[in-house]
Amino acid sequence: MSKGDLSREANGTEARLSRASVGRLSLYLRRLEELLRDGALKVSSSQLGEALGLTDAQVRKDLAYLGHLGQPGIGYPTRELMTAIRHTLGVDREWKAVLVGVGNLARALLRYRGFQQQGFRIVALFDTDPAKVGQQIDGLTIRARDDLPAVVTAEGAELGLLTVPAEAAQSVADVLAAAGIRGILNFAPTVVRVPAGVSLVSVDLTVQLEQLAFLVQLGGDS
Amino acid sequence: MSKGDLSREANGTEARLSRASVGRLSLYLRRLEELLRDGALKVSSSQLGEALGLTDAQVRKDLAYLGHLGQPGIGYPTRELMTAIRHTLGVDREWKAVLVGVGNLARALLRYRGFQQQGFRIVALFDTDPAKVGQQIDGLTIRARDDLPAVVTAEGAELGLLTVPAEAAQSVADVLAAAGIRGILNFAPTVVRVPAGVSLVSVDLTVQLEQLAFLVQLGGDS
DNA sequence: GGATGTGAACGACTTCACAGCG
DNA sequence: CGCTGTGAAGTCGTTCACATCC
Repeated sequence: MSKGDLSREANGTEARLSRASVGRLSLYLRRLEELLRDGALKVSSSQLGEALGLTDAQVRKDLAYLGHLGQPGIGYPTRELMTAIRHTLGVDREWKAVLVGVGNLARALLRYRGFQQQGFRIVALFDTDPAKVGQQIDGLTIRARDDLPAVVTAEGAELGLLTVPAEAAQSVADVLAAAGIRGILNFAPTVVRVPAGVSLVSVDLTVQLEQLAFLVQLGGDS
Repeated sequence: MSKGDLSREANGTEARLSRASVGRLSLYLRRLEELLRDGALKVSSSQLGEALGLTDAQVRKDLAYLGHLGQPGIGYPTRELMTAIRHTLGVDREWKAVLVGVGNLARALLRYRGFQQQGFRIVALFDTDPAKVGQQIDGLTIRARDDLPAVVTAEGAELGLLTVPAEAAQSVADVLAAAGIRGILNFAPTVVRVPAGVSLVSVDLTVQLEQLAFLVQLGGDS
């Protein structure tokens, strides 16, 4: 399997989703929720693309991956499309996550409603600071990091949210991987490596802010 | 100028930096800081790429944009390379930013040391909640959103950090743009549009988390 | 007519491979 | 000899354009 593409099945039908396409599926899903709220039972590729700044062709290419849901001359059935996207993204079920490193960012993630709404549930908090261990936040007790493997197993958590300082990120990632975690969302401003079989998505605020500085300096339109 | 590339100058020498390249420059810079701390006065493209999971060719292509800094047979001079990257990214000066929407995420950003270190300084806070207006955080008073245009002008702020709920994001972005802000870092989980002349970078946590769910569901290596 | 699905053209980004310089 | 800089090749993603179907 080559680097940037993600094949769907082992069978013959070649079907791929680039990282960028997956990101757009999330955006489509969100937009569809709005459109459905407005009573739109059918939706066209141009309607969907419009608000997101995408061409209709782009939208159709992305949605083609889901199968033949579109009806020529009509558009896509809103509900079915949402179901298909949810299934493809894997958000038609609950995901349990543990959160390591309880600072302000962690609190922000804990209180962020969007996560629960999409089926993500934080089931445990960890920190190394003895002053924090034992404290309660939103009904969860902060635990010592040594308890991590046992808790991950007991709770059946599959995802890890990494909000520790950069220096600690790699070692915590290693612990999470060893504990059987299958995906890590890393917020530490450092490159983290994970073993095969574990997925990684990084949100690097420093990089994003520098990106913005560059664009502004360029005098950019976007 | 086509969509995904950003030309350096109007003159003949074709020189471009994709968004991805700019992101990698940030990573190089960070890695170089480490290497310099370890006493490395020269650095090779393979050394730099190794820790970041990039090929040496990729690194050289990115660095070629900065000019001919590399010395065949030797590598790149660490300090000069850092200076050049900082200059290109626009982080060799101070950027003043205002922060709109004072929740937990805002607090996390305020306390994040990496920002100050890279020359980003938050000079004002805004919120609509009357209970919050007037409060002090880290020496800054939370102001009413109506004061935004005047404060942006008075302080000479160029960047806006947008940590408001999704429903409010677009209208606040409009206000920021009208106030003369030149770049917006948006954290609200919604697509925001900005006028030409204003740059936008978005950090959409929902999208990132769904990306992770997708990758894990795929049973992915990365 | 209106909108989809998709090969083909196009464009952007990455990797290869090697000439050339220190 | 090692490492850079860079054309050329290769790969990936987006846009175009149109046959197809409701």
